[in-house]
Amino acid sequence: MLWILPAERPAMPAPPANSPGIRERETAPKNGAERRRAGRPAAAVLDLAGITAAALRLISENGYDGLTMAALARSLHVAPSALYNHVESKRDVLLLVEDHLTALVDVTAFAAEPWESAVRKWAWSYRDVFAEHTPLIPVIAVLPVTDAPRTLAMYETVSAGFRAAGFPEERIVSAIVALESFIFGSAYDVTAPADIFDSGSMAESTPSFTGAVRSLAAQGHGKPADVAFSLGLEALIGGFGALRE
Amino acid sequence: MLWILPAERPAMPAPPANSPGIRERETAPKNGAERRRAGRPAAAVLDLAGITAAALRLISENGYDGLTMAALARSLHVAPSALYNHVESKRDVLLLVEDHLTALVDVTAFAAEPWESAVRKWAWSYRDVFAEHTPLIPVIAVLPVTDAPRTLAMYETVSAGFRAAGFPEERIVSAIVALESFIFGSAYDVTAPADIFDSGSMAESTPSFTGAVRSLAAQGHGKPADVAFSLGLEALIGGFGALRE
DNA sequence: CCACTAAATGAATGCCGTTCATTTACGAGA
DNA sequence: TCTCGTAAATGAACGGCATTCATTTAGTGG
Repeated sequence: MLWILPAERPAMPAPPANSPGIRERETAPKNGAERRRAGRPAAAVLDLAGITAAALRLISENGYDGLTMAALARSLHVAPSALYNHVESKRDVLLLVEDHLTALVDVTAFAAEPWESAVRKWAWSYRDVFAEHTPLIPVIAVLPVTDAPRTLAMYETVSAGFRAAGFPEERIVSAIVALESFIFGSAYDVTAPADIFDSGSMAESTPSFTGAVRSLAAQGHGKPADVAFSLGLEALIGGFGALRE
Repeated sequence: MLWILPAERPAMPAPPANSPGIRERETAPKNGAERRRAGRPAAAVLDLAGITAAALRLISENGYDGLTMAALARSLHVAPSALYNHVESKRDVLLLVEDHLTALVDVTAFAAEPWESAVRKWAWSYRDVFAEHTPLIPVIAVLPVTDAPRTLAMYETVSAGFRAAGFPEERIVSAIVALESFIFGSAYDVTAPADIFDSGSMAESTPSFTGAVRSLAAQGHGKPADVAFSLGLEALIGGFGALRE
């Protein structure tokens, strides 16, 4: 199981490869790649914050295909099995990343703006964050909130905003879930190739759809994914707004 | 040793190739599981329809974890490499499955019912089909329609329905995309565990959210995923309906 | 009749996540 | 101060995965 992050433990950032002076290595391998010998090191090399940061760096460099336990270990100058002293499985690493990313979602508007614009800002921010991290979506979808304290914190802020806006209590969760579902699906949509709707050789047998695609392209303000997201989001905001008392 | 080969071998693990049993085969080749010798068989063993059917059977029995190229080959009584004469990669297998499933989505209402109820039926059907197949969603999201003729056919029917209902042409694709995004996200939601919103020990620090969860549970009509889907879908239908001319 | 291609086998590849025995260091209790 | 339990590292596995390749065999067009 994933251990909840301790409040930023002193963190001892990666100890400089060779601590100055105190003890010189006898066989001092002066080349950059000093090999650590087996056994517990004097100062811990790994912690959850470091693992999370390294995972995020790998993902930004090579995408989620680049995030393997071996690559993660290599980037931390550690044997792969060492990771398992801090994490139970690769899924735990994904959870760490997810927790980090959720904290990037902007919920500040709920404290300062009317409900409609607060929801709008939150939703766009949420979509933008996870459009870059769609492989996490299947993980989030099945993730009990207990395991994700920062996600839970986001829900608290959002649901408080809904409540303050006069939303009937028994519909708050459903409305948030519906919005989230739309956001996750739309995040995938952002990653779709530009020509996804090119019906190619079948254009003649699909006149209605092909015409609609061409008409959208002709209008063509903004990326199609953004236009669709805006259209759906405004419909949801409008529909949900009517539920307020 | 008693050695009975199951005629159709349901889920029984195959005997290891190096077991002594293999030697006995020479003296007893008469039972059902005849081993095919190398080289092209007189009649082709594999085709795309058979591969698709076998993949669907594996998925229904063991989920998507059970769908491996090795398992697929085994269920078709074929060596794994034989599959690659018909399919370029495992992704192709998933595409075959996706194409098959899309044909199961019910679009008939667009021919017979008013726009609102047609969209409603289509959306529920679409969600239900893919709720059982969420691992396909990342594949669909990036899939050019050219590669999925039946998906394209579905789009044609749906867009024709929107057009006939008076939808402005340049918004048809965006509306469908928005609905689809909501549907895919909601399909994930169906698979979530029942206690996903149990905030556990953090309940006291999240009063608004915890209260909303409890209130939903108290009302408790139908599954939460269905309630949220209905709420969002009706909002989208209402909002989009206003666009009609 | 022969060359070519299609469709099978079977062996091998490299990568993946994960496990396990082992080594070493730290810290608490006797 | 010794000692013992626990934490954190190494390094060598393991089985499973998708995929590739050489090989064998059967049908087909020229």
